[in-house]
Amino acid sequence: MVDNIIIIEDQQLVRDSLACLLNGTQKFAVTSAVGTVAEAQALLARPHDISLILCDYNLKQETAIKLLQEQRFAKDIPIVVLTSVFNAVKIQPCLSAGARGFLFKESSIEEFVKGIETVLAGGTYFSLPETDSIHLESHFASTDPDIRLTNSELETLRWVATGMSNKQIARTLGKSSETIKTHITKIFQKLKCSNRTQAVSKAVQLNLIDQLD
Amino acid sequence: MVDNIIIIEDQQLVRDSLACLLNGTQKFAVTSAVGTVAEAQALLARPHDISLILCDYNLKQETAIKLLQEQRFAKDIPIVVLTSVFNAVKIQPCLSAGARGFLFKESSIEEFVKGIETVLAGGTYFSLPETDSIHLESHFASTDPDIRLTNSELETLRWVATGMSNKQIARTLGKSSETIKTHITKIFQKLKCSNRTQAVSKAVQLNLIDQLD
DNA sequence: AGGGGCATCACCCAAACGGGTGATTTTTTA
DNA sequence: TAAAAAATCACCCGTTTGGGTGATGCCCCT
Repeated sequence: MVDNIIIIEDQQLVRDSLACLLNGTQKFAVTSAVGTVAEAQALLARPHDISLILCDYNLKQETAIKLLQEQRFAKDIPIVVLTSVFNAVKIQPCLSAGARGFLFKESSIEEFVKGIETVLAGGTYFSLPETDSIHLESHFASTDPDIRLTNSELETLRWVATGMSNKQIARTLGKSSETIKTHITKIFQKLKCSNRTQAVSKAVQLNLIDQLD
Repeated sequence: MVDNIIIIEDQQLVRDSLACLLNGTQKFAVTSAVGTVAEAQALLARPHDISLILCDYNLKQETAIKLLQEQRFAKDIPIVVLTSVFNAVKIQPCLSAGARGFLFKESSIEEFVKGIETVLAGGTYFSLPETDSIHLESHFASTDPDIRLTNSELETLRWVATGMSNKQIARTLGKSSETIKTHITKIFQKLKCSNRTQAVSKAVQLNLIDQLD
């Protein structure tokens, strides 16, 4: 009997491809592949025999952290987070939230399978690029655990990312430009930076705002 | 006899998964899956019977456009470009460079297979999200065909993206901050924008600078 | 030889930005 | 319900930006 896995990944093609790959190994069975955390939770709410959840870090409007936080208090199905690029800023919150594994899309099939097998066997698996592993501790040290922007701040930040001036943002949101300034000042403090370019850059990294498109 | 396809995609896991998926259809055979344009060209340089090239738009240090430009003057193997998100700014140059198809990672397997089959049959296939297809022409209209930044401009832009001020950039590059200003003004003109946040955003979209990490 | 693009720097000036301090009201949370 | 956090706006002030104009030297290409 093979273990059942579900995949959460927003890009359909990648999602189905990964399912194909995993099913092809004969070691696991991907029973479902969905695009959002909500869909996954709907599946988990019903009776099932899922042994592991493979979740992409960057989902459309959310991150794997959402799943981790909500799942932590439910059944203890191990969650493995999949991400495109190595980024300590992203990893740290996943660790705190209880991720059992961390895998990269850059990795080989062998490592991928090995990671999943290890977690299924009750262990943890964090694949790390060799080049960075040495400096990992310092990476984590410089990482702030949880950056919580309020709704207003997030809304403001999204407009800042479009390149609008405070005055323009104020007009579109129907608020005083002094209010916008206050929000931005707060954002700088939380993101530990001192100008809008840095703020947008950090926000993209942290997945606080959508892609720049 | 099925058609041979090669895949160019920088993320190994995605690359191999796609190969698995395509091979599973029984309609095509993925003979090779590589991570860089150079590797692909090495393959094409030797005798082969490749009928189609599937190339991810965003490669590590390059884009599919590089392949298109160099391949245009070689054998006429059709090239299908694969991209994560719909972005007219990215599509247009691919079209000019002779891409025979455009597919999205958001699409379904059915559309994916259909696209490849169409191109193999000698046609062209450009999958477009319905929502945007209406406004597509205006999208293209607002797109400038080739943005050529000089080395100094590109160098400056990369530093601007880090959030440094003109004075700081000037110091690190050993130049007057007036020179930096001149470069930035030129960048704004070429990128059709009027502040550094927009410039960085556009540059990331156009793949003029690396990811913000 | 001359024109064009590139890189470099300078000056002016208005607008925008970022930091500091402080205040009021509403909402959330303990 | 009382305290804390969030949202709103205001004023001051020095720094930075972005636009305009102009100048010099360099190198490439015709």
